[in-house]
Amino acid sequence: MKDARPCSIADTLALVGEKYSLLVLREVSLGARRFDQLVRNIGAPRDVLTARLKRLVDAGVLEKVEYSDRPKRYEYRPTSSGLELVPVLMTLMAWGDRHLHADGDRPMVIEHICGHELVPQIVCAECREDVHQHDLTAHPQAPGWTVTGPAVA
Amino acid sequence: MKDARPCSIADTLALVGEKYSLLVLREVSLGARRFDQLVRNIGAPRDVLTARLKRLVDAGVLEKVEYSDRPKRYEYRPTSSGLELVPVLMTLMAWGDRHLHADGDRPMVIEHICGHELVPQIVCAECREDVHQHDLTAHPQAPGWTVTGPAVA
DNA sequence: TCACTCAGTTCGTTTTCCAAACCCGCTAAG
DNA sequence: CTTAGCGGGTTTGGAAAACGAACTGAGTGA
Repeated sequence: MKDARPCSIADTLALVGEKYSLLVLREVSLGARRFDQLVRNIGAPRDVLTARLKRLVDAGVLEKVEYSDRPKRYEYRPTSSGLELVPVLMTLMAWGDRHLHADGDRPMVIEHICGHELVPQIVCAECREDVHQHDLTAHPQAPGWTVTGPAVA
Repeated sequence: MKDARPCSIADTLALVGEKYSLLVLREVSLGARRFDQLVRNIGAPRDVLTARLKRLVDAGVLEKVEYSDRPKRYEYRPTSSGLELVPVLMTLMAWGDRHLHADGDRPMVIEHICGHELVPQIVCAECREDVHQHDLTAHPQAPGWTVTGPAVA
């Protein structure tokens, strides 16, 4: 990881790319916010989960909220920046549904308020057209980026 | 990870969620496809990279293509299913740009064919409306899912 | 012959992960 | 008052993964 290219993808993954971190986000987004629930639903070792939660709280992606003193008890909630990671979860889920559950046995379906099952689609916020890889051009802004081949895709 | 909930997010992460895997996909999508380029641009240990490449090839996300016999040399290219992970990279990048480079010093800018900088936005493929967390409802299809709190978000 | 490239492999060490056991403050039951 | 249980962790000791540096091996070019 040293000497790597400067990159927001790498930076984001350095924060939430460790094992279990995004699953923690899945759980807290779905409403499971207590330590023992997280352990059960994710299946992570308790000490590892402790480390991940601390990191996510330090990064401002989660907040630790006391829901009872005597005994002191805490739960973890997504902050607004944490909720902004939900699109990452949706695109990961869509890919898994398409390529790992092609038989249609999807473990979970998300319904959009419009009444349809959510199939997340990425569009350009400006022109609202669907984004296809070959419509993209990469413009490095920092040194270390000598793009060799074609643009994105 | 044992006893965890069935979930396409977890399944996808099991495949491409290890350290460096998504960065490999970034590189091959941008055109850096040779082993030494990947080592340099990603900054990964060579043996780890070897393992990741093997896993991604086995999963059908990359393909290993001979670009020279004598000496035998290979490069790695994204398959169509690999390219379908680009939206994941875009959403990760957008989050990092927003939250980790709020000062505007983005390491890289992607230009959409419409002429604007790409700001990826997720919409419902059906109704084309922007997706907001509170417009989503989770419908577990498999056992192991007793959603406790509110829907997604 | 010597130096160099590329695509890995091997080595010995450090880090991280893991499951199970334990701890602590507290409540509720017997 | 003793014991059982819950929630939210910490501790422990061993197994696995990551790490950087060195090395290999086929081939090129000077």
